[in-house]
Amino acid sequence: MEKLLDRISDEMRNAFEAAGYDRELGKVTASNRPDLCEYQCNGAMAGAKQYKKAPIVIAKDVADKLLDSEVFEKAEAVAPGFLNLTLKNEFVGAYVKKMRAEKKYGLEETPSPLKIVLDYGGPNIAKPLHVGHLRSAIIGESIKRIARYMGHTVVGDIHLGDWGQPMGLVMNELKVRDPKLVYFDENYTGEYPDTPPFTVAQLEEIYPFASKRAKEDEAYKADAMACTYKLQSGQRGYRALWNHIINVSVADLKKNYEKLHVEFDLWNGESTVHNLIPDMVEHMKQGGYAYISEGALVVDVKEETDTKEMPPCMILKSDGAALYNTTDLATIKMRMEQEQPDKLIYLTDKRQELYFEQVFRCARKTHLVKEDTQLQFIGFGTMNGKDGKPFKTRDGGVMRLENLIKEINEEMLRKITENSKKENHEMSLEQQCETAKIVALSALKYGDLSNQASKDYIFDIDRFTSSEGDTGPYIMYTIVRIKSIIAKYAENGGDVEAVYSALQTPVNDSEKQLMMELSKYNTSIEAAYEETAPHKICAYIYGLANAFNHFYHETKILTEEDASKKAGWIALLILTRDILETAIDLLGFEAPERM
RNA sequence: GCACCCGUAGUCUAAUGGAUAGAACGGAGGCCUCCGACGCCUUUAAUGCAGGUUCGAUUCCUGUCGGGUGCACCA
Repeated sequence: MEKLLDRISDEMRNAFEAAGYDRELGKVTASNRPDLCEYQCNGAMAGAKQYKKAPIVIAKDVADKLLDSEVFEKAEAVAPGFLNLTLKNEFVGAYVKKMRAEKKYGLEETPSPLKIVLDYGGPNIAKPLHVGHLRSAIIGESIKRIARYMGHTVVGDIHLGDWGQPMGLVMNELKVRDPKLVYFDENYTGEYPDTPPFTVAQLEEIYPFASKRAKEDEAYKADAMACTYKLQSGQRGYRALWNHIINVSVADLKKNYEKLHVEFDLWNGESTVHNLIPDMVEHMKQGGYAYISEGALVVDVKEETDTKEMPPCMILKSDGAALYNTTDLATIKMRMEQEQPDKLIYLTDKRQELYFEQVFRCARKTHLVKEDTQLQFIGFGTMNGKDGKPFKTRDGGVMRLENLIKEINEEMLRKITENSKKENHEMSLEQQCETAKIVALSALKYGDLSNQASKDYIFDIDRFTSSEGDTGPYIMYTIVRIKSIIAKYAENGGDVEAVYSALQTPVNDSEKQLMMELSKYNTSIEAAYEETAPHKICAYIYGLANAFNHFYHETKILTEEDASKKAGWIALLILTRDILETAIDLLGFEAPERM
């Protein structure tokens, strides 16, 4: 379905042409001044030079051609040369009615669907998730959903940190604590036990402990490195133990990501590609790309146009060991072979931007990817506390994600309980808890996603859980309110299904405003995809929620005596609800029935 | 030291080169005999500084000040 803006731009272009000007000048944009008009066109000013005429003269010429327009109620030339546009009610009503009939409310899926691999999440095995992992999960999930909705095929890969030094540290500490474990007996040839010799809680305690000790104790560190080596070189017992670590840790990670409604298609990690590394390194040497510099194997990725420093991309450390770059490059190789993607997207902290630039250039130079494979890095900013510094717990430690979620759930429950007493929407305690979880997730995700991903933002639990202002709970409240009205309509014998076709020409201004917000749906979602900017969806639904609440206050819906008018409004409410719920699904959360 | 990113009301945040810079919170003041007041309405207040390009700059360029980040064997 043609976008509203394109439709009215067409109308405007025709008018420019009819008045004897270049039709390309007729581009219409949303109004910057809603108090003056609904849409605007600045083409007259852009064309002033070309036609050596005052902009206002051109604008007037064009406006004259629009007197009988079926689209514009009013097209007014205003100094210095703006065309202020007001749409016809019939036109807006018809557009919205057509949206209702379309599968995705008028959004066109992409004409050229891509296969995309999205790398996000990036947790480390044996380390608890902390707030640093939150943004990657939330933003990545949303980007994935938006791209899919646009018609692309997206494979989300969590890319676990499961192969490096931390593994050796954990295994070594397990060995120190219980050297008799069968995994460490190199002469053992039997089957290893099915049950792991530790719990998640123990695992999470062991890693920081071992990490700390390794920094103080050289011999201990050397033992840990030896463990890493034994694992990577394939010793049975170490592999078996490592499998336990992975299984226990992944089960726990899945549980936590589930709470966030974050779902990965692939649970690959660094370990998945370790056996691809030798061949890849050989390829880089054979191709003449890699050379030894200061003892390490590197590939130059500097380009002449660089204004910034671009250190070479390191492939192997001087001791011959693999590093982050190595596994990332090998992962690219694997993804190209297994998924044949058109595009690879990496979502990490923005501090890794230079690093990924190196990796991308290296991948291109060494032909790990095809010429036309797109490589995109999306860097997100830090989540800060109220003091503007990276988010910490009260005593200054790293906040575990689990605890953060617990805190926000509790705060939300407190607010809901309070309100349940005040209003007549009483719920059982169990219902309140369930609702609190749903609304808390919206608070958390909306609070994050409503900011531009690349910027740092302040995590403020009080603000995010408040239903006042531009927040998740406000959106939730609006949806719940709509649902409540629709339910009452049905209770009083209204046929909610039959009402779909009842959408009408708007009869008052706030109804028209609401419809115009609705009609921006396809444009907004598409822009959010093009710019990988979930915050644009937040801005859209916030505007829509506002338009609805405004409409609601001006219009007595259920007491309306004219049945067809009432049905038209209910149909409008249903469409608003559907669009809001579709949009929040793209952000990765959902609305409750009541709150 | 070099490079990159960011400076918008008291706070938080938006704006493909377009009008009087848009919201939110906070402050001030209104609206429930009426569909959910977790709402709505009114009001208050901002582009770090100095130049330049342009008919027109928060946006592009230069300089400057402030903040953040990065600069090969960590990930």
